[in-house]
Amino acid sequence: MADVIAIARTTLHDQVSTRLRTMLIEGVLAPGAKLNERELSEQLRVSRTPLREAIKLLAAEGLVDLLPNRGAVAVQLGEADVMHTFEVLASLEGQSGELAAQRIDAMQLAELRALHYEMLACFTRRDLSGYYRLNAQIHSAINVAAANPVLTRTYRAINARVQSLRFRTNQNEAKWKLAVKEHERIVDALTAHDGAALRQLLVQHLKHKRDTVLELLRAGEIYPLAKAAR
Amino acid sequence: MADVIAIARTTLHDQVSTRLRTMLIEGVLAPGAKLNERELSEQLRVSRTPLREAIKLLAAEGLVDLLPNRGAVAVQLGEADVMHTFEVLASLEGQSGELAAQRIDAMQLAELRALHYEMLACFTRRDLSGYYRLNAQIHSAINVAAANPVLTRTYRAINARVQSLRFRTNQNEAKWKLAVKEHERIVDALTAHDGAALRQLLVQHLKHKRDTVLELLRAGEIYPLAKAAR
DNA sequence: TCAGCACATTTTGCATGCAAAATGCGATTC
DNA sequence: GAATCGCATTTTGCATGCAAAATGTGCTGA
Repeated sequence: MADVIAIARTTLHDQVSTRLRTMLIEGVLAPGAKLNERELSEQLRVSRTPLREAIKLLAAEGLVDLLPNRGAVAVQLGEADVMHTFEVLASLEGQSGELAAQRIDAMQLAELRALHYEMLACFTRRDLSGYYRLNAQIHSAINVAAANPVLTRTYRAINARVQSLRFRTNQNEAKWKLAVKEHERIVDALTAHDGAALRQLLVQHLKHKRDTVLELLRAGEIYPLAKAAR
Repeated sequence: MADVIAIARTTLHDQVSTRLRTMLIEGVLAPGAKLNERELSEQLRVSRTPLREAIKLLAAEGLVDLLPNRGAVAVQLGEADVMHTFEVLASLEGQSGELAAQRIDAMQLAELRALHYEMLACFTRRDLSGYYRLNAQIHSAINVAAANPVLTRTYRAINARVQSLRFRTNQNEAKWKLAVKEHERIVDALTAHDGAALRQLLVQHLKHKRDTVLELLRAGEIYPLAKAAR
């Protein structure tokens, strides 16, 4: 009765939204940029209908702003937006950690440790892109261990909004070291199944990330212009 | 430069999504029901294009499931889904309360007190619908006091998913009394600007609501059939 | 009687067309 | 020379049309 393998049959607007999402996160569509329907539909080789449906989806996720009769614009977060977003992220990630500490099983924990060591390897080699990849995997693994799909989905959606900013932050050595040390403690807390501690650690971890992003934002290294009409 | 009053010019797909959302929440579109495009477009007097755009929006909010080539279906939450959703809601509302306790000002507090008394009036009169309305207003006011639009938006979106269930729960007298008592404490915590206490209270408050919903769900009073293929 | 299959109908998904709003541009006026 | 108005172009929003997938139905055969 249960479908053995869900056939990877996908709709066009779904592909388009995925594609657009990565374009937004990677900054191909820069914050503040207008999403011209005709241009994008030609570029992605689809008609405007599925494109528009995809844009509506991204609007619901908060990745683009919809201006009535004037189309969609890639969101450009101001300082306040960043603060607010990280506040929510911290709450969600804290919850995720607390649940994960309670619910993680031995195998998941082992896998997480393995990822952690791989990350240490990247750190030792100063392989930043590998580090980022593993970092994301670890946080994703924690989310999975929390065993709450609604939480995971929500976190992913909110996280996407600041991902485009994080994407541009190049850690300095001191911050990087601190982050690694924090990860160390995170793994310890998970091992001890200490939910409260893990929550605290993750919240702190995110606070640091937030500060990094804010610094760059204030330094104008992310957007040329500080703010857009909202 | 700043637009004095944003003209209430609205797009069709926006109106449609709002309309559909209330239909879903109020159960006019029952959980598990198929959303027939032709039928709905005729009913709402719009063409299928804005309707489909609206449906995509609701899908992103998690109010409907999208089945490729088979249209959209109003979500039908199982026990696990309800648990997961309330877990996230509790986290968000807790955060909201903690922030609100820190950030609420005298005027907002006064207004909240007023709403609370109005709610007591409804309780005394056993005016359930008025009670619900004020209850929602109070929780909304807390959200506003938290002064984090991202949090508010996220909470609203997640809350909508279980709203259709709550809509059907008729409190029994004992539960109702308990809820009123909890509200009393909530107002106290806000007055004392005690964030930790408020967080705890709101989380507890939601746990009770969750249990109420789960009871009804288990009793089969919400859906005739317990589960649908997901 | 019931399973299985072919065919008709319905329904979704996408493309295109058309009207209204927005934007850009140049001419005109002061 | 600068600002403003009017017109042409572009762009968005919505409706409609068409093809493919899904669904329903009746028929055939055991």
